[in-house]
Amino acid sequence: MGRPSGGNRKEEILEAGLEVFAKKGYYNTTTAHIAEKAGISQPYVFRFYKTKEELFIAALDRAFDRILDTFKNVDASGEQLVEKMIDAYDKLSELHPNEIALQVIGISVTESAIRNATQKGLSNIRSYTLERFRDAGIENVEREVTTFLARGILCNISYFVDLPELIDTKNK
Amino acid sequence: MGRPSGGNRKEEILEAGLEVFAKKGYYNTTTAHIAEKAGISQPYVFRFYKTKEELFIAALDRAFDRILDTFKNVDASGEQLVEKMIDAYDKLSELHPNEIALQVIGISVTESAIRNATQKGLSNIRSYTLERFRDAGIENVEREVTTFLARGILCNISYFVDLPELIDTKNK
DNA sequence: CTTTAGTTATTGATGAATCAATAACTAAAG
DNA sequence: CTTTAGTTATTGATTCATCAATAACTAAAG
Repeated sequence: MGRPSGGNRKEEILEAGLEVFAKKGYYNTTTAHIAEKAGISQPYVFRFYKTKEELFIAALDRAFDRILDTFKNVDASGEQLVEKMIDAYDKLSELHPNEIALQVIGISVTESAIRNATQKGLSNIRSYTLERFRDAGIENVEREVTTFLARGILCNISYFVDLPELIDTKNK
Repeated sequence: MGRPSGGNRKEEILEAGLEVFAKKGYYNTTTAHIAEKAGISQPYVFRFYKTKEELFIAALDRAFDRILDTFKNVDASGEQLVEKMIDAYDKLSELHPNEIALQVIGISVTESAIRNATQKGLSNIRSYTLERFRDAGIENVEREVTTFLARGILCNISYFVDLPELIDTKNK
């Protein structure tokens, strides 16, 4: 046919991929599923992303980038920092649940390029958090950062596997 | 051909499955890989486990059962409980790393029977931990249990994605 | 304006590979 | 011979990825 597009096809595909990957996981998502969600044909996906893997990594990068940006936009110091960061993450999770799911999925994908992206993403988040906690003068930084990240990831998992009992109730 | 076995084939297959699944993940593991590891032919696997999924669930159940057993064998009260439980888990992780990996893998497998097994496994661990913490008279139980589980899972992830920097160094 | 040449957007068809699962068979033990 | 333990051969389904064809648009030429 012709050119019904108009918008940014590449972006549309990324968005579609994000949705489908988040729901079905990496391996159970076919390029046909993504194409369908994006309203295009399956082979056309490959005009924009050389491989399914490349598309997944693009989506995963977006997820990690947004977390980092969210933390960077937290403007608080000292005592309030941790609380504000948790609030920011909670808001992000509500606004972009698919990106949260993608993080969880990335962890157990064994393809090496994806593994690398996951390592880099997690590593960056830890580094940045450590820096902020340190600057805020928090005691016992390393341990506090680990606990902070651990609780965050457990939240993601609790959401992804649909097991809300996994986290304590009065945690907003 | 004949009957080279002698031992418990079903158990051997489970063990082989545990190893291969832990290393390659659920979807990248083929029944041929498992068969090879177990030293038998690919179709023979199906004599003992109706489906690949059934075999994975058997392996996953074993992993969760062992964690629960490990915690049940922790004999400590009050102040020492948490410390002892962490020690026990550390030991378990060293002794059965494949089972730790399997836990992580189970989380992002979307097949519903596997999802159910994962939910049940995590849920049981939380319930039991909660009970123990409560009996030990720990303050703010819910929150402490969440943190305990969160840190444990982050350890698993850190091991599985090979990113040791993810956890604080002087932990163990 | 209106051809015409060229480009961009998109699809249908399909190849090659992989895999779980089944069926049919064989050989040893008792 | 018949049960047990195991194999080889095979299949049907799926899926990523390629490619040739085509529809729709743009811009230059007359």
